[in-house]
Amino acid sequence: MEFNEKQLAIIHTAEKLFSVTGFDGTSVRDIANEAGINVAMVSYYFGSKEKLMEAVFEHRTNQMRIKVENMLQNDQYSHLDKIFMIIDEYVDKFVDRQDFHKLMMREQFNEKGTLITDLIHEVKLKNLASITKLIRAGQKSGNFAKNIDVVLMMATITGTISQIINSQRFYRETHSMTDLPAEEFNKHIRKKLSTYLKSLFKTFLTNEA
Amino acid sequence: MEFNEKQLAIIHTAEKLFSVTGFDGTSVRDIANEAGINVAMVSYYFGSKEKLMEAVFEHRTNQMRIKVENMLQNDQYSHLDKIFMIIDEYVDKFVDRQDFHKLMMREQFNEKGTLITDLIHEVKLKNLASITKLIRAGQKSGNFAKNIDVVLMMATITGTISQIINSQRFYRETHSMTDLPAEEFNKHIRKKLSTYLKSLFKTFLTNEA
Amino acid sequence: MEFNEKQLAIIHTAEKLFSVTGFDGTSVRDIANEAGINVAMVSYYFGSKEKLMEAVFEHRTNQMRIKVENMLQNDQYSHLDKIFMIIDEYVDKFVDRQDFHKLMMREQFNEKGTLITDLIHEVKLKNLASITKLIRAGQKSGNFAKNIDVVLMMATITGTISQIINSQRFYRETHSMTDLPAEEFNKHIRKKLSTYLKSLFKTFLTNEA
Amino acid sequence: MEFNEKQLAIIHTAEKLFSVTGFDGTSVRDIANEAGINVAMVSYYFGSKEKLMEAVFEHRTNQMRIKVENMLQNDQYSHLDKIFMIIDEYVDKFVDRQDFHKLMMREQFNEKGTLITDLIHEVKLKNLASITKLIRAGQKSGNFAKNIDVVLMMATITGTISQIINSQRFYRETHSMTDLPAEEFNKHIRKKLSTYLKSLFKTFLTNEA
DNA sequence: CATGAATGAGTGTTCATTCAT
DNA sequence: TATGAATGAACACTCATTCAT
Repeated sequence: MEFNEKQLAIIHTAEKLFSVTGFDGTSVRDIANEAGINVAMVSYYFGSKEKLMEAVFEHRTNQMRIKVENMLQNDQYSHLDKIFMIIDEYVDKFVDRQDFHKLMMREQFNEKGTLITDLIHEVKLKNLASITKLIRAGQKSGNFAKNIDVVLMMATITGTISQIINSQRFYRETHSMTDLPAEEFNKHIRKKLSTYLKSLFKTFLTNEA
Repeated sequence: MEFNEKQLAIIHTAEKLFSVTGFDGTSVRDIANEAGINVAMVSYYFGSKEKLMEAVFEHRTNQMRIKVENMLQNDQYSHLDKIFMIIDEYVDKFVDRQDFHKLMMREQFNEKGTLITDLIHEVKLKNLASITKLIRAGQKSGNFAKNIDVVLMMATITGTISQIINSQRFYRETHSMTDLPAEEFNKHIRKKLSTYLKSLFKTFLTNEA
Repeated sequence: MEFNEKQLAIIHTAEKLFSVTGFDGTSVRDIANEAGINVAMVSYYFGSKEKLMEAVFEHRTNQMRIKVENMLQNDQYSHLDKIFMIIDEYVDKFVDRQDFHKLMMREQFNEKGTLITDLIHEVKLKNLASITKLIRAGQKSGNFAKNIDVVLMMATITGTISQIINSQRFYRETHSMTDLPAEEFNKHIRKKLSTYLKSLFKTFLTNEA
Repeated sequence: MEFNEKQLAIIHTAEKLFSVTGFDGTSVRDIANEAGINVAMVSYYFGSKEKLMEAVFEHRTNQMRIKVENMLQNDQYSHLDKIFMIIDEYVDKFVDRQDFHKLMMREQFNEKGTLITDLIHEVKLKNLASITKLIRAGQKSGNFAKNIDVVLMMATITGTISQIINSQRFYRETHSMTDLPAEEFNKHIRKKLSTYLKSLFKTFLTNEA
């Protein structure tokens, strides 16, 4: 699906507003005003508000999928290093696209199987498959412990990052970073999360339970 | 604040619907219909939809706070055991009050400081203080590693549980539990999360980083 | 119609609130709160909000009627003096019962023939008859000019007083009396209106047009 | 502020209904039905019911202000003639825009300083200044009596006209004009009020008190 | 005799969407 | 292709009133 410039402007605005005020809390007029376009454009371009939401996800879907294809076959890295690279990729994705990931976390909670939840589901399944493959390889080679539930692992990685990024205020206040500019905070938290998650999983994966 | 039977019925219905469709996505009429009461009752009893939301939180606030007071002074348990007990308490709270915790996770994402976000914030601060105290004690006695960021730990515990419980569908499908009755699933996931998180933090806390 | 103490309390509160915020702008709850009684009491005692309004008018109806019966037969006073006494009575009534008269002026504007407009109409007719009788007598004795429209005269008397009393702010501000206590202002305006209206009608009534 | 045709239709309908049933007594739905438009149009065009009210006043504001600028400098007319012209202007305004002036009289009674009461206040102040200027000139040239309170004069002019026009039923019934068509009644009352008020003030202004 | 609880109808307003141009 | 105008449905909330006690 290709989007023209105006459509992209709408998508980006919607992504931001949806993440801040939620889908129901954001009116089409809000989006139109913020994007500097006519209200009717949303229906005109996307058909409906809901379809716009789907477009937002469609547009960012690639960024949800961790890229491991090349990595997996590269013998240059140890299995643990590859896990670390995956962690970094998750951290980077969340930090770089905070709006979208907040939105995704929110939508993920919706139970009824909408197109969006299906989309999220699908990507998670793919990511799960990639990581599982890697974990199994590590186990086979004796580097990783047995009995690792990769779904739980993924939950920890995304859950931890999401908690920190999306309710950032708590982290900032408890670390005296209330007024730290976004850019500097992002730099800091990227490093912090990366180090923490790696250390967390290093011992977990490599030690016998 | 004491609530009568009818008020509690409204609060429980609201808690459920808010958790499923979100605050903005749930209309007062939805709540009234589901609870079998007149629309006007919400305003009558709580003043407004927002006040009802606050009542939901007020009613469940205790369940957000982990109880560690007695535990901390009990010399019967090791520091690690105490951490394990905290993990179990978090797991139990989330599993027992899934609706409320989903709701809380949702609200936590709202940036603007409403009464509710403040309430959540406050409880998190108290929980943080309790856990920090315990961690520091463990470090002092040489059982725990240094350089532990308790805020990150909390994020991992709540984030992991939240991910699993709130987007349950993914876990169930990947574990062939699609149609498992709620009760049995809860029993299973309680054990699973408890074991996993304990094993995750055991190695992390006790090993040198 | 007799009213008990509680009913009178409601009537007086209603009179005040209706005069300030209008009939539609005043809720039964407002009246109940202000009067310190239960909301249901209004319906209980008066049947409905509208009936309460009627009770307010019923209760004050006597005060709308100018009393001229004795005066007319008293030969001690000149015809003009009697007119002056009528003017003073109007002024006194309006100043003493500002709330009620503001309310009456408001209701008078309603076109559809409610019980209240009928009541006002009736009193005005009686007052008109009394004054007409006096004017005719004055004309017969040669003291008053011919061609006097008594309805216009009444309109001038009540209209002038109403304008001054009911949009008091304008008079006060243009006469540097913004913060003058009500009691002092009433004393002042009573004298002022009395003198003015007498002087206005003296020349008008006695001179040939 | 310019209003398009549809906006004017709404304003005129609102003016009429507000004057008959009052602001609080008129629902936006009433206006929409009467004007043959959708309920949402009121908010769409004016923002709110209250803003619509303001628009009504804004639209008619000019008609509240008596125009005396040119007149005052014209030496062709005597001071009394000029007063007479002012009287005629007030009579004409009230007769021509009965709905609006009834509405204005109603609003004038509201105590709290809304935008509208402020607007009325302001116009009254301007009118007062114009008339005062004229009266003072007449006094200086010896034509008018001293000690004339112009505020009271204005109250008499507007109060008298308002009483007659706004509770028209009383005048019509006492003058056997119950079923006289509006147009003919207006013609009659215009003449009547004009003659009456002129005669009333002629003697009052020119005689020594 | 008095009232707290409850309700259906109605309030002003906002909404996503449609449509003529 | 793009939009201002318009709309019906839904929104949270308030209302006067009723009724069981």
